[in-house]
Amino acid sequence: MGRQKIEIRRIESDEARQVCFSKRRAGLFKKASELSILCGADVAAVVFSPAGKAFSFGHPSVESIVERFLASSSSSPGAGGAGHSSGGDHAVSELNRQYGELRAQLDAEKKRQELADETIRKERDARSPAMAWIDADLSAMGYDDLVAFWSSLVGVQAAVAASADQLLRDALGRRRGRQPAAHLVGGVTFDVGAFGVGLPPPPGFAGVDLQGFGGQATIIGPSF
Amino acid sequence: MGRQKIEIRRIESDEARQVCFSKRRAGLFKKASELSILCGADVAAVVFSPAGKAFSFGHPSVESIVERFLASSSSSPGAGGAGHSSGGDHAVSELNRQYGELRAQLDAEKKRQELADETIRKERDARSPAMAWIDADLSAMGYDDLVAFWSSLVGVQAAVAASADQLLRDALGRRRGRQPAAHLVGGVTFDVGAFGVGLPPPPGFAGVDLQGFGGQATIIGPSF
DNA sequence: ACCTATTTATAAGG
DNA sequence: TCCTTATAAATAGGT
Repeated sequence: MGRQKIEIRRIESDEARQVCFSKRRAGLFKKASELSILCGADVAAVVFSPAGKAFSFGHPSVESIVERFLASSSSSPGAGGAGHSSGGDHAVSELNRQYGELRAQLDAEKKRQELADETIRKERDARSPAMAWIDADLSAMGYDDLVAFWSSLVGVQAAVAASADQLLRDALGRRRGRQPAAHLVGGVTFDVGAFGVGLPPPPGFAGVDLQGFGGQATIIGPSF
Repeated sequence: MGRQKIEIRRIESDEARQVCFSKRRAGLFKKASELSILCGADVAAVVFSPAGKAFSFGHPSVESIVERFLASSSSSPGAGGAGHSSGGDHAVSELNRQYGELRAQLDAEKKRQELADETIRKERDARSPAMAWIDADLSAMGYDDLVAFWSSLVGVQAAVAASADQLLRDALGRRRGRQPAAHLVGGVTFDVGAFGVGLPPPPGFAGVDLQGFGGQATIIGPSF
């Protein structure tokens, strides 16, 4: 809950751990207090710092809660628990262990889920522009769209041509400082170098004013 | 922490109080758990519902914490709460209930996870051929790849040209049975009708034997 | 210890 | 009780 999300795992830095302990201990006690007041529940919370110092909150008092808890747990244990092991008990601690284990697993699953969702989201985004016109149904395109599509293809070809040409020249030994290599970037832009390969329009396009491509050619699809 | 700010005072509505109790009890235990994990602290929290039902969280166990607390309480600074009370018990069944709940949740998560993975897989597959060359790094392509790419572009342009031409002719009233409309399908194949638009190769491509396109033009990308 | 950008926890409402 | 949404709180990092 802060500038950056953190995993719920032991904080390695001694200092950070200490700071976090202080903050969260206060937060825990505040939550406990609010619960007791808002719902009229009896609540007790006891915390031992890593150094062994004890802190507690109790409503009406830790002792009274503990007493009641111990009395009722004699015939039927309490609920939830977390991971570790240590001093203790038996049947209940085992249940607690399993509970904590499950909780951990659940957290892990959720994390994986988040990653998966994130991946899907990104995948969708990446797919967006380029796929849009690759998947585009030409039969559904209007004339203007087709013209735009056409010109974008000219741009792509220019890039390919430039790249191939460069490759040829390099191969022939006449290397003249290879340009920053043409390639596609996020927004689907080609670096076509200095080439302005003007391809003649097909039959029906005679006279159409195609977008020109010289230095930077940005592909403009039908409708995105 | 919600739609509206609330005062920290006893909630009058029985139902609202019960709902709040459930939510905040869960929240408290989660906080306790995080504190224990993040800071390696030993934490215990015991809550008695207004009805007297007991709930608890303990790391490593409520008992061990209580024992330590009582033993050191003689000199440790216990923080106090306000005033309320209640009475009763119940427990193991609660733990079991929570356990089962968690397991159910875990199963649900796993199912969701599977769905997500499935989605990603499909997304990847769909993306495969077309995206492959759209995303292709021209600078990384070899000459042969570029040639293939070039020819595939010629095919695309042919399709676009055909489609546009058809549209023009239709618009001019000379409709002669619109062909099954050119469009891209899964495998990235164009139905270019009867057009064999041969675009002249760019500079460096003079003499290269480009793949011909007549009826069915299948786009062949660099390496998929 | 104090400051915020963010992440969480939740109050309401169905 | 569970889900969703709009907000209030808690708090991670930094100063």
